[in-house]
Amino acid sequence: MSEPRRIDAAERILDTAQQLAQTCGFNGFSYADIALQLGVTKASLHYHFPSKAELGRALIARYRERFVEALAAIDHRGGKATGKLRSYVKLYHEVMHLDRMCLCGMFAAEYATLPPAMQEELRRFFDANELWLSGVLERGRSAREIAFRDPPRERARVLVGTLEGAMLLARAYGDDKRFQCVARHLLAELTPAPPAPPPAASRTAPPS
Amino acid sequence: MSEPRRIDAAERILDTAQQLAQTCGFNGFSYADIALQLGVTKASLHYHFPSKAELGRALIARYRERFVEALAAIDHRGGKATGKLRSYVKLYHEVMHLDRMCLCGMFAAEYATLPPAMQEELRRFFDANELWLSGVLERGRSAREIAFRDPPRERARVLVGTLEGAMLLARAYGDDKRFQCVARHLLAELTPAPPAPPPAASRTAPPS
DNA sequence: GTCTATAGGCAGATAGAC
DNA sequence: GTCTATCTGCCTATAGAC
Repeated sequence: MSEPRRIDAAERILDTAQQLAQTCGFNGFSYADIALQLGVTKASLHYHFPSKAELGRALIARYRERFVEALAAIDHRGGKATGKLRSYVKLYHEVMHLDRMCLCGMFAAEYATLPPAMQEELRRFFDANELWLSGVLERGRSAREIAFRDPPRERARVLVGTLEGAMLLARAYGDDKRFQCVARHLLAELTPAPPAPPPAASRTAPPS
Repeated sequence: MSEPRRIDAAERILDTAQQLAQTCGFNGFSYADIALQLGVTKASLHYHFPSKAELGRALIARYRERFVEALAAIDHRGGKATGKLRSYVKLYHEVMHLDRMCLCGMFAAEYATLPPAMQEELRRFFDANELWLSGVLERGRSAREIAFRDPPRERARVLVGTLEGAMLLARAYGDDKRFQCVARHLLAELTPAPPAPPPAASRTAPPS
């Protein structure tokens, strides 16, 4: 009762700004756009977020926090590395299914024009992603659930980069399949032989 | 002599606009930025490109034409599919090495805010890329120079998406290695066993 | 073709009433 | 906290002299 988790004004502003940013980019929307969509004035937005730079920083911070929470939830559910990676890909797919780009992928494109505070926050997002993925990959390989040769950190970067790129193009073509096709390929790559057990691993056989 | 291929004003404008667009995005630069860099006035830019939409369209068109020419040059040099793919990746790497994003990858992020003429031109760029890659992949597989299971068209999309995404992140981190690491992985994937000739193609053997 | 000058609009941001 | 009113500056674009 005392904290009814009511959606306060700042949250509603962030919601609208995020949707606009994911669609149009940080340089592609204005306070006027948010105000119009919320039915308030530009001045009231400045009360909550004095500058657009501060609004942008808050956008990334919240996005990252929510993402990290989602990753913790995946861990909490347990299961194999393959399942976790599938869940990870699903996070991206859900975003894209709303005809949006990943907020941070979008901002990465505009990186050079962003205020320094936003640039730092942005890197924190990708760092968190890589860290989580590295862990899943490494433990999954140890448990023989997945297979790959390169260092987990590098492979994590391949995954993030590939998913962001796939979203970028899928959205431009308005075609979910372009994303799914890449995502499927990415997961299949890590599980060399799902039905038939041993393909033909002669000298690359892992130590028993 | 009659056509000394002098760099006319329109070309110089496009050069500057392209560099700005690849760094800041279409919504991230203005006529004033171009004018300042070239030492001319904004008004003179409008003589060559009446509207920014027309400038943007011309930017993509020229970028695509040059890219297609580069692909034709790769074909003309001949060689194996692996070499052609390496050359293709090199085209991306050269762009990134100038601390720029691929013009069309950048515009893909801003897709929703672009004038229709630019959206169409943009898709033509990616279509041309996919078409060329599909051909190289298909012929390379027939010649046993590379190996992959999915349809060539799909694999072409994986390549384009992955390279664009890798550029996006590498540029945000100002780190070439992030791109190279993904690129290396992408090529290695297509050549499963470089030293040992036949991996173990039993039932997936192509007709002789 | 390039210039000066300027139009008309929208951007982010602030002051002060309620 | 939200409003009206306003400021300043930059944006794309145009008119017309040279």
